Formats: sequence, structure tokens, C-alpha cells
Amino acid sequence: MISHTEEDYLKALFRLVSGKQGKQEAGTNALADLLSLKPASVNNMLKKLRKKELIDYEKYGKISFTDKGRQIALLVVRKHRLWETFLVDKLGFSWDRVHDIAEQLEHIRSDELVEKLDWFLGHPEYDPHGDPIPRSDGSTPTTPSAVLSSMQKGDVCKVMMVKDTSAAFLQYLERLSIHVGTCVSVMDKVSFDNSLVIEVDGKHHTVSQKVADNLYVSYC
Amino acid sequence: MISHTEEDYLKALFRLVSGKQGKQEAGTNALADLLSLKPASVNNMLKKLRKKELIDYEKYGKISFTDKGRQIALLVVRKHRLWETFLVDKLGFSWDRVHDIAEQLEHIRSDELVEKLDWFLGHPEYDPHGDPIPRSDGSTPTTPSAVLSSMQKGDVCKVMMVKDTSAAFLQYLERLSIHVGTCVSVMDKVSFDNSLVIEVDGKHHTVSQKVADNLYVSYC
DNA sequence: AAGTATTGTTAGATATATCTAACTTTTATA
DNA sequence: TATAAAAGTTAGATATATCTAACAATACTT
Ligand SMILES: [Mn+2]
Ligand SMILES: [Mn+2]
Ligand SMILES: [Mn+2]
Ligand SMILES: [Mn+2]
Repeated sequence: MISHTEEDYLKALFRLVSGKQGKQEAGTNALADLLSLKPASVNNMLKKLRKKELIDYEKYGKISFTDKGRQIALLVVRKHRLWETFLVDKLGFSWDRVHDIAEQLEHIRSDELVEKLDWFLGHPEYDPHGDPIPRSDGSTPTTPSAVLSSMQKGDVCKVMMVKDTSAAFLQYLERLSIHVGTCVSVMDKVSFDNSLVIEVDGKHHTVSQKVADNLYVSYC
Repeated sequence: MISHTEEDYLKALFRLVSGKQGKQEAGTNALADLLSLKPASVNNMLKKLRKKELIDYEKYGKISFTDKGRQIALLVVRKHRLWETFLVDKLGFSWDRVHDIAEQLEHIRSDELVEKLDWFLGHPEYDPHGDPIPRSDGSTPTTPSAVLSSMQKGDVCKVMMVKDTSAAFLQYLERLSIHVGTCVSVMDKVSFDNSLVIEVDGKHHTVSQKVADNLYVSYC
């Protein structure tokens, strides 16, 4: 049996090791940071997860998943993103309010529930923030690789995914009428600080490079 | 902050003290039985709940709610029954599969979620087993008082609520096509053991007194 | 290569929630 | 009313999950 806490550790490890940079392993401190816990607590849990054969790890070494561990992490992520989709699509939640609730719902144990929820939502591929929802077979829909900050003056693109899903950033995007699926035209690029002048819904806005780095897009 | 465990204790206490017999208090052993725990564990928790002012209780005395405690118990029951309604009405679960899942979902913390779920379900008054769903103001819809076993030969009534909601009993009712809302005619009553011959959907069945005791009905 | 900074580990404390075994109080009954 | 049964309590053990403070290993920098 895997506890809520253990699931949260595996999910955090998943976030660290599934980074685009190809890293397949992570360290104690990084995990502690992500979970807002102390390294001592993480170290303690790592021993438990190793004993349960959910991670590979040896003293002073790096941490990586076993197949069993990765499978559990994927299921927790799948549940998290399905619930977020439910909260936004069915219950009418705003996309910046769903994370904390999904953080709880992701731990509900019932295979039947997950599959019925998936059906009820129409087998969605992406959650409200554009993140891919892992499928029950363990595969994952493709994710866009281009960020808005790499676009040039004159480019027109569609927002596909939001990288930073903090409530603050999501609320900021809300004010700019930017959602997943929104069309954005790059009107100008300021070479001094790489900020962009963009057009959304006929309105012009200036966004910093940091903002543009956090918006994945595809050409359209 | 109230833990999942504390919520389960309060919900169990609610079941004991809201019995129709007018008992407003319960004992350590009864609570232990209901929760499948040992009296020592319950005693331990009672001290915590008292310190948090959720129950009134003194050594060797009986246990009853404070207003604060009753309010929390009612909210947990409300959430449990709303989630059961969601599982059956929206996800297509069978009514004998929802209890264990709702047992988990009832602990999800979010006032906004409860109210939006209630709206999404159309403000239901009764759950799939006919149990009343406490309202957000603390009031509770009325419940039927007559049981099928009190009906006489020739009576026609409608099933309003199922008392024993164990999977075994619910599956038995399923085989007889008996649900909440089903019309039942009493064709005969065997005075020897009080078993009943009933007609449901044009079919005749014989049910024991024990079964009939567990079906709340109203005349129709 | 030496010294320093970063990263990771251990020991021991605290909090929650459970148990068993022994004990005490209250209630029922002979 | 004395005794037995039932109900309730306590002490001490175990398991989980966290922390702080002290320590150890590895990596970085000059
Ligand atoms: Mn979580
Ligand atoms: Mn998301
Ligand atoms: Mn529960
Ligand atoms: Mn129910």
C-alpha cells in the first residue's frame, strides 16, 4: 500500500526527472525544495521508497524511478490532471483555483473511478493548463516545444501550454485574456530586454521575457 | 485543522447519536465497534476531540456533540452523500460501489468545491440510497418513517430509502429491480415469519422480514 | 591539490494514530 | 447487596512522517 505522502514524493520526483533536459535522476535537496520539506525528511523517505522498490538510489547517489515507481507516479499525474479538467470543464472553476483541490483528489484510490472520470470528460488529452494527461497504458500525448519568447516579429501562434501554473501567473494571463488555445500575434520584439509586444483579441500588450518563457506555443 | 481520522470519528458519532430513538449520546465501545477500532484507540481520540471542543465528554461518561462538532459532522455527511450522488448520477456507478469511494472523497477540503458540486448535481435532496443530504445551512430534508415490513396485504408503496447500505444488500435489491423510487405492491403477508410476497415491475418475489425492515417506504 | 561550498546523512526529538495487556469504574444479576 | 459482566481507562509499544542540529561526503574554485 502506498500512502498519500509517498505518492507526493513520487510525483515530485517525476517532475524533476521528466524535465526536457533529459535528466533521468534527481537529488535529495532538489526534492526537499520542491516539496517544501527538509533534506533529512526526504532522506528518510528515500529509504522507504527504495525498500518498496519504487526508486533506485544508493547513499550519496542520485535518485531514479524503478518501472513500478514510474508507473505509480504516472497514475498520480493522470489523476491530478483529469480532476483539474473536471473542476474547470464541469464545475466551472477558474484555472487558477484547481491545483490545490486536485492535489487532494489525485490520491483517491479507485481504478474504476479514474476510468469512468476519463470517460465522463470525453478522454481529454490535455488539462486546463495544457499539460498532457498520461494515458492508462502509460503513454503521454505530445507536448509543444516552442516557447513564445522564441517567436519573431510577425509570427502568429497559438498558446498550447502554460509552464508556471502558479495562481499568480494564471491570474495575470486571465487579465490578458490568454488561455490555452488563444491566438497570439507578435507585433514587436524589444531587443534590449527581449520583451514582446503581442496582440490578443485585438488588444496590444507588452509582456516580459519571463512571461514569454512560460508560454508554450505552436505556429498557426 | 481537523484530520481525516477525526472527521471519521465525528461521522461515526453522528451515526450513533442521530438514531431515530432520540439518543443524543454514545459510548466508547459503540464507537470502537462502528469504526472497527479498539476502545483504547477511541478513548485516546476522545480526549483530543474534547480538547478541540468538538465533543462533550468526561471520564466514564457519555459522548455528545458540541455545536462546532455537529456542524463538522454534518458537513462530512453532506460531502459523502453529494459525492455518492455524483458517482451514480454522473459517472454511472452502481449504487453498491460508491460507498468506499465516497468514504475517501468526503474528506476533500474546499468549501467552493462542495457548493459547486451541489450546483452541478442540481441541489439533490437525497443520495442514491435515499439518505437525506444535509443542506449547507445545517438543516436536513425529511425522511420517511414507515418501513415495508409495516405494510399490509394490498398496500401499494414507493421505496424511499434503504437502511442497510452494505454492498451485499444493495446487490440483492438490484436483482429484485428495487431502487429508490420503485413501486412495490404487497400481495401477501405470511404471519408465521412476517415475510412478504411483493410485486415489483410485474414480477412476484418473497422477501424476509429482515429485508422488509430495511426498506423505508411511503404510501402512493 | 587544498580549501570551501554544496549536497547528503545520521541521531534524536516531536506529533499522530494505532495496538495489547492490565487495570478501574459502572451496570446488571443472582 | 455481593458478585460477575460490561464498559471504559491507562501505560507502554509500534508505525509513520516530520523536524533540528551535528556530521560526512562530494563537487567546485582558486
Ligand atoms: Mn497531493
Ligand atoms: Mn495542471
Ligand atoms: Mn472517511
Ligand atoms: Mn449513501
